[in-house]
Amino acid sequence: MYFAINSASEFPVYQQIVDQIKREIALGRLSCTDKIPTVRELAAQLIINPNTIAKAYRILEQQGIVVTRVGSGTFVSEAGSSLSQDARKTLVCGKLELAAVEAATLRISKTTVSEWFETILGKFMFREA
Amino acid sequence: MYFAINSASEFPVYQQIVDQIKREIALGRLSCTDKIPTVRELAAQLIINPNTIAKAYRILEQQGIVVTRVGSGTFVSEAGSSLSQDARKTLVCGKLELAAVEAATLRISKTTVSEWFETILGKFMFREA
Amino acid sequence: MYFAINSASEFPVYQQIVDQIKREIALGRLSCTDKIPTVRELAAQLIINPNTIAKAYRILEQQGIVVTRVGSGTFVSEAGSSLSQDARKTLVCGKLELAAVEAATLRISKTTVSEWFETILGKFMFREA
Amino acid sequence: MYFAINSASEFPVYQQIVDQIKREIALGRLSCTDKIPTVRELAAQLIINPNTIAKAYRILEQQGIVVTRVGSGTFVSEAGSSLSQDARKTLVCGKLELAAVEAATLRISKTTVSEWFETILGKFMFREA
DNA sequence: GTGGTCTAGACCACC
DNA sequence: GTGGTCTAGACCACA
Repeated sequence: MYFAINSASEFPVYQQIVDQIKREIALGRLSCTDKIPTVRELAAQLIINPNTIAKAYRILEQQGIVVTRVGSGTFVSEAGSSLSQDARKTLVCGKLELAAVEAATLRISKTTVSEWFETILGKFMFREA
Repeated sequence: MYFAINSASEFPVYQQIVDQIKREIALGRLSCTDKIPTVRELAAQLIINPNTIAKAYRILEQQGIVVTRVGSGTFVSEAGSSLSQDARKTLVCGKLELAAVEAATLRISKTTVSEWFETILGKFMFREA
Repeated sequence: MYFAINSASEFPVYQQIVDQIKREIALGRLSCTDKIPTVRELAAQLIINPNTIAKAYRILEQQGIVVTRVGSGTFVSEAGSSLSQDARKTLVCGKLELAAVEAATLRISKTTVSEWFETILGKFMFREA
Repeated sequence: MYFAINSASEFPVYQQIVDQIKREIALGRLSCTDKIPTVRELAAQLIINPNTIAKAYRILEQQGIVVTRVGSGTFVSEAGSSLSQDARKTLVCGKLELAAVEAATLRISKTTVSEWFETILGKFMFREA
């Protein structure tokens, strides 16, 4: 796994790690029960404070995306999210709305945005719960 | 116009104001050359420091979304963004990807996300540059 | 780096800071990835409120001239502007026109202005995008 | 004379009027001893508060660019600026520097800026003092 | 220790 | 009356 951390980004480093691990999973490059790097390994690789990595893993664990087994490491969780269908829709639609508003504000045509989104969806693996 | 500010949100107050004004415009509830509330009006209504409102308006102005005329107020701009086509695509696709990853992580089917997005797009007014 | 702030100037303090940092970069005295003084350092040195320095840095960041990394400081950016070619030409030609009108008004000969400008251009480092 | 006032500009209205009258003179569209519109006329034409026009004329008079003869109106002055050669150079070179720094910052090549400036200079009438 | 957010309040420029 | 500038100071997020 190669992560690209942009310390100049508007997003904090721990958030970028969370997003990129989620992305690896969505892309199918990380599967259920796969082991993800230890905090120390990733910290060494990215030349980042281990506390920052630990914070990212803690968030992923709270969201049910990974599980940590003391003594053996951190693994991609098999279980789906524990959130209700409504809560999920709110989360996803909130982000979709922000993207749509951004596109409308930048005067991009509806068909163009729609095409861009289909292309992006094609890159990820979607499996129903 | 009624804005809902959530001071416990993960997003700062000024960002919420920026997003909600962009949304009003994208929804067509605010049109070109319409006047938006004065800094002091909105500050009084939301019980927020005027500087915070002013910061939101400044950001909107820098993005070319509103224009301010000292002495008369702040108005929705007619002009489009001055960003290059590439910069726009990067901005929008970044947000679309985050939404797509979120959906995949939450195990929502591709067709469902796609439908949600089409519904959302239908709510907004898109006009090409 | 020594900045000269003139609080009696027609230009606001934060603008003077923005202009002087741009100038340092254009002169080649600040290079890509160089660290510029921290907000608190510069505030202490110039005896100015830190918020005023922060405002200047925020503007520089919005123009893509510096990047800030919370926790480590503010650095000169490597990336170029994201403005369209037209927007750039409008910005620069607007300033050139004002200078030309000023020269004509003050009855300075065209060749003199031209020579002055060439001398000034010689002081700065120009690198195409 | 037709002035284009942009009330959304970063420059105040009175400044725009000052600049545009200087520009008309530099373009040769207003000559020495020509009468410029009365405050009331211009205020009516631009739909602007007469005080704003009066402020612009006051500034032009202070700079020796127009003279007001009570009872007959305001006229383009024949006399040149009363400023010393050094003061003039400082004024003009300050503006040229700002334009050069802007160009360098926007990564425009030196030859391009130089060409733009020559084109602009060609539009104006320069007469030595 | 870095910058970011928000508040409170004074003063100013513009119209 | 409009927004803009600047100050002073508290508190927070990030690394």
